[in-house]
Amino acid sequence: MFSKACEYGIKASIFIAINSYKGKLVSPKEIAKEIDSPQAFTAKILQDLVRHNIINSIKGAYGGFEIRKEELASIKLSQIVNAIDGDNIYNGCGLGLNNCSEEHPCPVHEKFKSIRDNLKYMLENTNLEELALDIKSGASFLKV
Amino acid sequence: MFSKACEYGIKASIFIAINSYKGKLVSPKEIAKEIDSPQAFTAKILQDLVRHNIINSIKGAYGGFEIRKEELASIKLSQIVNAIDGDNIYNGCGLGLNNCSEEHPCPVHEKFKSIRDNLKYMLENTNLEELALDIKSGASFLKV
DNA sequence: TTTAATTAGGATATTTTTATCCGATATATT
DNA sequence: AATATATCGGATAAAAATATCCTAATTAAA
Ligand code: FES
Ligand code: FES
Repeated sequence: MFSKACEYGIKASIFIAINSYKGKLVSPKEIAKEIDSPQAFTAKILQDLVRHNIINSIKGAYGGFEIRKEELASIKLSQIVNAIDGDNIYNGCGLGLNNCSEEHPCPVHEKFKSIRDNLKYMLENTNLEELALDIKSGASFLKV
Repeated sequence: MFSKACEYGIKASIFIAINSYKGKLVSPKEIAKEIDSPQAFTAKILQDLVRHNIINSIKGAYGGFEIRKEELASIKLSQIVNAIDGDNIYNGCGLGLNNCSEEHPCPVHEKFKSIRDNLKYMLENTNLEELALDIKSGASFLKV
């Protein structure tokens, strides 16, 4: 479904979100430990998310990654997925035709589109804050 | 969503299905042309589908691939997807946790499961015959 | 101003996926 | 039996995704 990079990116963002609540910066090392991902690879993904203005980095000593508190509720999963994997998963054809359209549908188009639209809707309407709160309360988990 | 191999496998199966209706065997060459895929790679995927008893091969001169007419309506998309990509797409965790479960859910579990279950239901309830008929009638397309 | 801590980013390595090539094997026809 | 035509299957190649390493740049604190 999502690439490894994207899975790490989502989980990392959630972990950063939790800590940003408390005003705490986190490092790639801490993040990789908490989400059970390769550290250097995770660091690359974090850079990517910074470039896409999804997370914020503070360079130098005592630096780290954060998400501005006021943005926590407005950052949607779709932004993270789009930044890392692009929009193919929720806009592209399920069988790889160049374009998904009603005019030139692939064999699964009719059956696939509602699923893909549900996914799109879910990604565009799920924000980091709600996901972070579930982790905080122990209702969900980032690893294992 | 699906791997390239799986996309080719689905499209190839549909094209074989259409021809098996008419009792015609098809070659990897014809298939690759009709579904716009690399021929040798497609041939490997066909072998795989044969091993999984989804399609049938007739070796030697005047041979080719077919699907037994009486099975056309009972072969489900899920069989093809499962043969090539495995069941992760419709059974695995969306964020890559080792297992998807209610007891140890990832942050997107609640929101993801209905989408994944819809996908699973769709794959398990869509058969090759109906997809082939749409191609035959010009209601859907295998390439471009 | 020096030092230590930390992100940025380029280079490289490894693994997986995608793709190609070729000889072996099977088989219907002649 | 010989021949032509296919699939089968192993070896290789190329591209993409995943992962690691090392140095540069930045910056807070001592
Ligand atoms: S054309 Fe394939 S999903 Fe729409
Ligand atoms: S645990 Fe992640 S989708 Fe169920």
